[in-house]
Amino acid sequence: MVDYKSAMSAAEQKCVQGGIRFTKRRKQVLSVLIEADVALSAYEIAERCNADSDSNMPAMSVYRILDLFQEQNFIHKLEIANKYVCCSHISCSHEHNRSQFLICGSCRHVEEINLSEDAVKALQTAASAAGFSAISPQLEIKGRCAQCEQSEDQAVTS
Amino acid sequence: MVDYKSAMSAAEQKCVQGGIRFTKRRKQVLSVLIEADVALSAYEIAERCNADSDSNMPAMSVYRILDLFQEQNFIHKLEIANKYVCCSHISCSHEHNRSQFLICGSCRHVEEINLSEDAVKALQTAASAAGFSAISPQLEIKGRCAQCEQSEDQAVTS
DNA sequence: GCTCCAATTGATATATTGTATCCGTCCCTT
DNA sequence: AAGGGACGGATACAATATATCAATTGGAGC
Repeated sequence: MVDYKSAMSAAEQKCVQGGIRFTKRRKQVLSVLIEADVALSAYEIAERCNADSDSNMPAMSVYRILDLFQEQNFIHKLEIANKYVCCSHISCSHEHNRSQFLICGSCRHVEEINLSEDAVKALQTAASAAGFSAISPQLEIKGRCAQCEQSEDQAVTS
Repeated sequence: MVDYKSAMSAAEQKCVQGGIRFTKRRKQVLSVLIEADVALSAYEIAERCNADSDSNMPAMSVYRILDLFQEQNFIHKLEIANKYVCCSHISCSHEHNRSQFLICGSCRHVEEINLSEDAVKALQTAASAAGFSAISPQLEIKGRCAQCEQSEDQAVTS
């Protein structure tokens, strides 16, 4: 979970520093992503923006803003799920160039984790051996969260 | 690369064993995937089927057949790219329950690799620590292939 | 304060990927 | 040869994403 106030102010500050405006639209989108506890699709973000008020956020705007936020490292796109999450380090002042996600294949719950250096090195070594010079700083791993595992156990044994 | 003849005959055999027909449509789709050296989208598969002859392969059929092929472990869906590739072990008689892919973010070239047991264990350990009981047997890693790295170097230095 | 310019947003159209459904046909089994 | 299930045809539509051009807004400099 990301602290709302510190995340919003950090984002605002980074926008100012980058010569980018932190507009009403952009605040709306970031708010929704911070307050959501799960990854959201672009259209879900638009819906939530529009549920809150009489605003009319078109999906097109959401996509534009998401692109911007990705460039600014405010959010991550989970390509396996076609969904977007707030970066858990958005409030940090230092740079984060690596991020890894666990995505539950059942409930789509997302956990941002930190792999050990050794694990990342092992992946990089395997990639090099296959002729890939570099792996993406963002890694997505599909799995099954404990809660879904439990419900499935119950379903099977019932 | 997968050998065409052995892959097709292996697929046919496995279909027969599973009580499934290896129909003309299914042969077409598998042929296209074997002969392609890259991962293809469902619509690209349909196009290629239709380019070859006067056949009319609807996308709907492609999706149905791709679903079946995934169940039979003939192919893999790359969720990062929304594309499909022939399993490099389709002709093997033994079981393969793990597969890992390197996907070039630029040219979409795909390599199916084998991570070391240790690397997989490290990922599983990290996942367990984050409350995920299991990770998917299929892992997708985005990166940059040597060729694209080279072209980019040239572009930068020119 | 006013003007101009660039950034931002609005509006609309369209591409791409994927699913749902219902019906007809074909093939195997009996 | 008849019955039934597997398979494919056809159509509609949902979900995700991009392209494009016009309108607006919000500052920087005057």
